[in-house]
Amino acid sequence: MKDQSNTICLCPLDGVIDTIGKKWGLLIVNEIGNHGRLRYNELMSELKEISPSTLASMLKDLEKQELIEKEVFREIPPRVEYSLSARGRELRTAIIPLIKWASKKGNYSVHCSCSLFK
Amino acid sequence: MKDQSNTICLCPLDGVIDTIGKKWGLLIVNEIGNHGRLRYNELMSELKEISPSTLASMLKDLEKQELIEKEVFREIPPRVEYSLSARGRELRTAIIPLIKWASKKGNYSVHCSCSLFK
DNA sequence: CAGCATCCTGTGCGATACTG
DNA sequence: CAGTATCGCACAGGATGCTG
Repeated sequence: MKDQSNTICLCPLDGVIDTIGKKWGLLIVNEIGNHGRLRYNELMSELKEISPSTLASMLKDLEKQELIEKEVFREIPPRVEYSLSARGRELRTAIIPLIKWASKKGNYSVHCSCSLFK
Repeated sequence: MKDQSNTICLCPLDGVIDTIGKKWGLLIVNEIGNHGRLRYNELMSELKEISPSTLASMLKDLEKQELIEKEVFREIPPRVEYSLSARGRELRTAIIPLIKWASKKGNYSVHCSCSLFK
């Protein structure tokens, strides 16, 4: 027990912060996690207000970060399904403390009915 | 045990995400937390590469979010000290899982010697 | 010392139209 | 269906100089 718990280093976040800190980063990861497996247009519907170009570039980012996995079915019409990688699933659980912390500020259970607030 | 742990809602992050998702948000909160109490120019030195205008606006943001507290000593030359609020301290612990998760990707202990990697 | 005022640049992100 | 191409805006954030 030397200096531990006094000092926290954020350098591990380098790189990932550029992805998960973006407006849609965590939203997409979480949405895929909630459904297990989602197609492009399903994401477009779930994440209302996102533009196709934004979604496409985010999906590329997340795939490069190895947070999601992309499976292409060579069919007509084409089908592409996205799912979380093991690492993506870990991320999803790693942010739960953060969400719980955030939910303590306002009373979000009022307009949010997810299981965290029961 | 109904739908819990299947669905995660990110809406609590609304608002805070705009602050902590910014490039310097968590960095500043964490730096103040590491030192307990810091002055403006001390932050300028610790956070190398940050510009005065950016730091100033971030500090205002964080103060408005009630994550940090500002204490002004009416002296000459003026002295201003920043410290974490209770909520800010909670945030700092809430992101530890996230950092641990991130540190599993690359081997950051190589160029980072903080206590998390011992 | 602790900022604020100003200018400037990069880019995240949206809107729309088009393609394999 | 699953994207790409193009345009455009808003804003984060850097650089510099000035002030109480």
